[in-house]
Amino acid sequence: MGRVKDGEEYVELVLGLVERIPAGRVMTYGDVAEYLGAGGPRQVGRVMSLQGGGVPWWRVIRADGRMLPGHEARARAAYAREGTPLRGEDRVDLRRARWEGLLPGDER
DNA sequence: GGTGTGACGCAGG
DNA sequence: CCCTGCGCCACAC
Repeated sequence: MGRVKDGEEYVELVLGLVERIPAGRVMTYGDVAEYLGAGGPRQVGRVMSLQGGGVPWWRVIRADGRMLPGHEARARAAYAREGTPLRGEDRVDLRRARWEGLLPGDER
């Protein structure tokens, strides 16, 4: 009962949120877990690696802004297409692209 | 039940 | 920029 979202439910939670991240913005694994109030960065990363293929996975990155090793070409193309602010070649400018989720104030 | 692993995060050196 | 250690937690063996 009192469990905290088991497998399937958690996956739906994560994917559902990732789908809502606006184009041109990103969230870190930790942000997703924190916003969901369940699981942690590693759980989010696990879900993304296993079931993230159907959602804009490039909008979920590590806290250092680094894009996914091995998927840089895809990610870079998506960022260019969405106008995501980058910093250097393989990093997203979190200062500007980080999305905190739907907050009681506004985004940005 | 112990051990290893990982699309993590952060502090240190 | 690199690497190491530690905390974290679900999962495979």
